[in-house]
Amino acid sequence: MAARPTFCISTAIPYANGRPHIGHAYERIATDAIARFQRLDGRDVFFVTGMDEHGLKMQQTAAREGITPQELADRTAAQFLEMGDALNARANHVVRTTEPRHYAASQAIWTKMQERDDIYLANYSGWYSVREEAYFDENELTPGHDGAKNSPNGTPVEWVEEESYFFRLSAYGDRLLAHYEANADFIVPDKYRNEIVAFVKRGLQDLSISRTTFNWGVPVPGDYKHVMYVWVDALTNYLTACGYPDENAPDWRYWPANAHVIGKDITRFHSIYWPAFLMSAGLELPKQIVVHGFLFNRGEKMSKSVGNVIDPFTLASHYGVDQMRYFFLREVPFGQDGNYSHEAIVNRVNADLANDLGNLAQRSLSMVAKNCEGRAPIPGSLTEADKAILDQAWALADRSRAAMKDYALHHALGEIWKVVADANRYFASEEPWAKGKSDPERRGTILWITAEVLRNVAIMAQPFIPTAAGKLLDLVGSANDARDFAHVGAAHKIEGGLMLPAPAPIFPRYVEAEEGAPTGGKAKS
RNA sequence: GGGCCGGUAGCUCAACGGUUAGAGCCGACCGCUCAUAACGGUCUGGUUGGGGGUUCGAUUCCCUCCCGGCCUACCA
Repeated sequence: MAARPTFCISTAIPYANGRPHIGHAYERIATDAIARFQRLDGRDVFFVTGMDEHGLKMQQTAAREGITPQELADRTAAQFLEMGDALNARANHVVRTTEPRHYAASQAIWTKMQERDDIYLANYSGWYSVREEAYFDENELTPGHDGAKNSPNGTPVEWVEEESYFFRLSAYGDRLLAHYEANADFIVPDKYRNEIVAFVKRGLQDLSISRTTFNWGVPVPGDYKHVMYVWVDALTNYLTACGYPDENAPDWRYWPANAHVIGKDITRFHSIYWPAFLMSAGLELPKQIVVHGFLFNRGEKMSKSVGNVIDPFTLASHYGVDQMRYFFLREVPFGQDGNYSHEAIVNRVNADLANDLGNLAQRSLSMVAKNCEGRAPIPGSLTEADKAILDQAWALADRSRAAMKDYALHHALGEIWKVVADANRYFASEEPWAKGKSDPERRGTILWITAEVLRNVAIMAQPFIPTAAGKLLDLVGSANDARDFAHVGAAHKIEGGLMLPAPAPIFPRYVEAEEGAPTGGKAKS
């Protein structure tokens, strides 16, 4: 069996402390779309996600709820699994950091780094705010009552000393900079690369990577009073997924990952710590860190106090899964922050999906059903206009690839919908409905061309709106094994005479309901 | 405070320093009737956040201020 090129892609692993929110959903949808795109483009795709289930906060939250940390982790993991299904964005592989195999992987990379003499034991000390659970630099502190010191946010701090293992991050600055230099697209988009380069150039401090103050974590090999502190544990999930430390594992061929898709807040951990750990352990680095922005509800960061927290499950069921996927991937330029609101979703979904694409399919295919005995017409000779729209549709694979190369998902969708818009113009100006008596053959040609354009559009839309695109492919008679990007183009055009199923609407129009607006907008009655 | 990024039409975004700053959506009008009241066409809409500067010419480069976001060593 000829080996297809592999493509390994991951989401960040959500902290198992809380329910899935819109940000998790967005990241999962985007990553799923990229994974599907690559799969349809012929790659052997490994789509990894996971759960970060360790740490003090897990212990605290569990204690507050009267359950064990493991029970909390199980509950949250089930919710995220459900989210994957609800978004039609299920990963191939889920790594939970409480799994024994993940302990093995984390301890293995730790040991490798230790053998490299990059880990040492020392005292971690500093000004610690119990309330904020964070350390602060001396020069950040502000004076408090009675000569005490406060954090920049005004909470009291105390001097704490704790034995901790450290990673020699300070030794990796030059090598990291050299890597960024040699791999210009290691961090995309560029603005995040700039940020990271500037940060590294200022000099790196060694990193505290263990704790003795709690025990809900991966034990440090050979010193079990320490547990690993966040990042060694969490980042290593990507290796665990590929079978590490067993480099003969079947999935090890997927490493190094092609893309770690992450939110902009954790860029540093993925583009500084993680490569440094991997260099230290003698492992290959991921090809790219792909950074996306944040989502805002009506311009406001979602927060419990503002009361604009939207449950992704609600969004998906209210607007539809494909509709939700389409909105976020089209409306938000990938890599930038984005906004969502009830009105924006309804506008976008009705205009692009129901009206432009859905209605084009419906009007053209129902003409085929009524006038052509339900068979794909046999095209006659082609006019310049015919050729122009066909060429556009057939070029979609290349154009989309170009956009996706830079993870510009919104541009890929823009290219596809540009063809949809032109197809509507084509259809309107050719007036097939007026040709019934005068020139039925010409009518057939127009309808065939429209169907063929729809076929290509649907193939390319699959990564983004998989269910609806699949339905559309059904309607244009596309065989199940003829739906990958290799089938975009003239070589696989619809055969004249092919029996087509009865057309049915693909996208319902969103009609305002009384209760409407789960995103906090006002429903019009 | 420091670092990075953003601010362009009501909304979401474009615009190697170079004609009159563009596109989609929304809105108004016209056309069409195959279609999910959908589609097509025309039009309205701008002190490019403010103020300085460089230049023959600035949305673009520089300075400064204002606003917003992320990071500043555990929330996408």
